[in-house]
Amino acid sequence: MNVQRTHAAEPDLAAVARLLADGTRAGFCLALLDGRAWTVTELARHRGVAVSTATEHLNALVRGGLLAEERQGRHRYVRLADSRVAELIENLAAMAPGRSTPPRSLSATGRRQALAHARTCYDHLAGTVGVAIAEAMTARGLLDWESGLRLTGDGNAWLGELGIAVPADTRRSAVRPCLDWTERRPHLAGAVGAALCRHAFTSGWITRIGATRAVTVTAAGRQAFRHHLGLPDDLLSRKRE
Amino acid sequence: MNVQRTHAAEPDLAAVARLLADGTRAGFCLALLDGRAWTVTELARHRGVAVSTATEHLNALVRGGLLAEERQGRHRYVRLADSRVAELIENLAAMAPGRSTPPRSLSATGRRQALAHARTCYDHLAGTVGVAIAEAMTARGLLDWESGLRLTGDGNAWLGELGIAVPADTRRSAVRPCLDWTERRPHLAGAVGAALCRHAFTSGWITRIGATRAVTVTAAGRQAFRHHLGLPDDLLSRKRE
DNA sequence: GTCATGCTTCGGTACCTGCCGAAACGTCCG
DNA sequence: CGGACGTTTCGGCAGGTACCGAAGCATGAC
Repeated sequence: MNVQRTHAAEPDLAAVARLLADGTRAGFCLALLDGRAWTVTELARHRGVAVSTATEHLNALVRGGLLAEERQGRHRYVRLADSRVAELIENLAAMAPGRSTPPRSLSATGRRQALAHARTCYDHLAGTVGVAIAEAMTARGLLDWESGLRLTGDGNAWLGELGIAVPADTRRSAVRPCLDWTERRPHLAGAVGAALCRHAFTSGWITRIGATRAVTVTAAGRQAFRHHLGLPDDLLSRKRE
Repeated sequence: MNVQRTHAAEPDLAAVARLLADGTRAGFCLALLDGRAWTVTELARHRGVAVSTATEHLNALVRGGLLAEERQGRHRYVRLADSRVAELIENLAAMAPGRSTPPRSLSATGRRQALAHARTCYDHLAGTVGVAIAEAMTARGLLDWESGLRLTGDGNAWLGELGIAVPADTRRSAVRPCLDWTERRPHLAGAVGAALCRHAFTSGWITRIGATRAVTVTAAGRQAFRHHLGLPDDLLSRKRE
């Protein structure tokens, strides 16, 4: 009873969309774009809703296949199910109208600036820095945008020099453009984008700002990005105006 | 008043998703995936809702930027706004769970089979035939799936031999995989996929079945696909079991 | 054991939205 | 002009759902 009347041969598009059609659930997914696992309570506080409400939303998202969960003791960790879901959310966000309301509080402004400068996007780098990296790699002939994005032979060699191993995943494409919703220009996603981001963390080139998705480029990072990609220092350090 | 409370720096994902979260609106979009412009009344009948209801849904979709409209006299034609919207809908559909209910009526079965065999998907070819074309092109070295889909030099030459001109659109990638929701394997989208489909129509290789998205491969088409791609005849003509 | 913590379940309320039919508004045609 | 047709607007109804607080249930700490 009460089964949604659907045309036989068509996929149930609406069922998936309905999961993201609520502001709170969408906010959860955007938060989870940082690629980490969050607890129910963390997400509830993040959006300012009761924990019970968050539980119900997360149930729906897990049941719908968008989120994966992991239970540890009395904690329930949720994360995006896979990179396909992350891509879907990115695409949807890119389709949304620009900033809806200008930020009100000063702290919100600062938070916004930090995110716009450099942040993680699911498992790779985004923001001004992320876009700059992608463009520098293109300028140096490591990436080729001719008829679809592709890693060149030089690009492969470059990864090897840096000691970055890219796991061979047949399901996931090596390089993929991801539209930045602050820069409106693409940055580098895909297996290579993820490996590069992981390498930057483990090498101490970047560090997270608190528990947010925003990251800072360290002194070591500035040197590395200058040396390996020719990126200027002032672009990598956050401007204060 | 009643403005959705949204976090300052985040795009309004939910607003876009909400447009597709309704079965009727989603059905409209799936119908519009054939790339043609439909009238309000046609869409209303297609989904079995009152015309007034369809009007309201279409208003929302146009206001949200998913659909574009064109007024001609007392008719209002709507179509998908651009290929980015088509891609988004395809991705969402690919995420949806498989067939929900088995087809009931015989005519529905026939319609489903015809669609599964060969159909247009926005502006390119899908279904068994669409997938076969993509795979044959890969086998012949016209497409390269290594680290993202790419058109090879041979592929470019092949298009030239056929007299297919691909409009240079910097915003749209030349070749793009599009996951087929009947075959569960990718077929060829992007500017090349569209140009190839257009060429197939104008050369009389394929024709539409009535006013649906389903297409038939003509005798001329069978010969062309055999000659240019080595596709066997029996794969191109619809099986009747 | 007892207590704190994280999560879930369960009513109940308020709101939103999809739907329709009727009436009004255009445009085209005879 | 008048009638047909495609579309839009407007109440009003019905169903769905996001939200909360309170109570219950685990797990881990003491």
